Amino acid sequence: MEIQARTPQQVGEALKRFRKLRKFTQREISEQIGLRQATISSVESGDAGTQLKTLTEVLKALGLELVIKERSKDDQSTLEDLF
Amino acid sequence: MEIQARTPQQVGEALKRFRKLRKFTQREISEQIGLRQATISSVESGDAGTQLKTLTEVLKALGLELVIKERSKDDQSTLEDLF
DNA sequence: CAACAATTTACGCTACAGCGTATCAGTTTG
DNA sequence: CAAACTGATACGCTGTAGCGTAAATTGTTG
Repeated sequence: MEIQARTPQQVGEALKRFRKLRKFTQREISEQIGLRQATISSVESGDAGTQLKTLTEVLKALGLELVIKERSKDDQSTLEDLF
Repeated sequence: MEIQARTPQQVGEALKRFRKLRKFTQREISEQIGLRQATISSVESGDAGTQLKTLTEVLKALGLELVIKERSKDDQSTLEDLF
C-alpha cells in the first residue's frame, strides 16, 4: 500500500486512510505520541501549517514512513496543485 | 531514485541530495517558490518545525513528491528514531 | 430514538516559523 | 589574490501551531 501525496491535503487524507485501515481512533494515536487529539484532527484535515515533527510522529505511530522520489508520470495533479 | 525519510533530518538530507543532483542553489529554489533562501537552508538542515506547506513547495520546485507507505523491513532506524 | 463514541471546533496562551534585511564564513573562479 | 557566489546565521516582527480544556457536532450502535 502506497499513497502519493503532493499537497498537505493529500498527506492528511493518506494518514486518515491508513489510520482507518488499522482501525485506530485519533485519540489512540494522540495518546501514543503525546499530541492532542485535536492536533491529529488538524493534520488529517490537511492543515498546511502542520509541523514536520508532528507529521513524522503520526507516521511513526501508524507504522508508516515517507519516501521522497521524482514526480511520477502518471500525473494526478490538479490545477491547484500546479499553480 | 527514492529516499526513505522518517525524521525531519532525513527529509532535509534528502532534499539537499536531490537539489545538488539537479544542480540548483538554495537561492534558485527560494526564488522559484517565493520563500527566503534562509528558509530553504532551515528545511535542509532538518528543522523539525518546518511547515508542511513549505515542504510541499520545495518538493514541487525540485520535481519531487512524497509517497506514504508501510515502514519497510530493511529497517535503518536508530534508537532515537524508535523512542 | 437514546446513549455513547469519535471528531471538529473554540478560547486564551506560549513558542517559534517564516518574513525582510543583512552579515559572515567558506567556496569557487577569473 | 580579489571578486563573486553559496550557504549559515542574526534581529525584530507578525502569524499561527500546538497546548490545556471543553463544548459542539457528527457518527455509530443497541
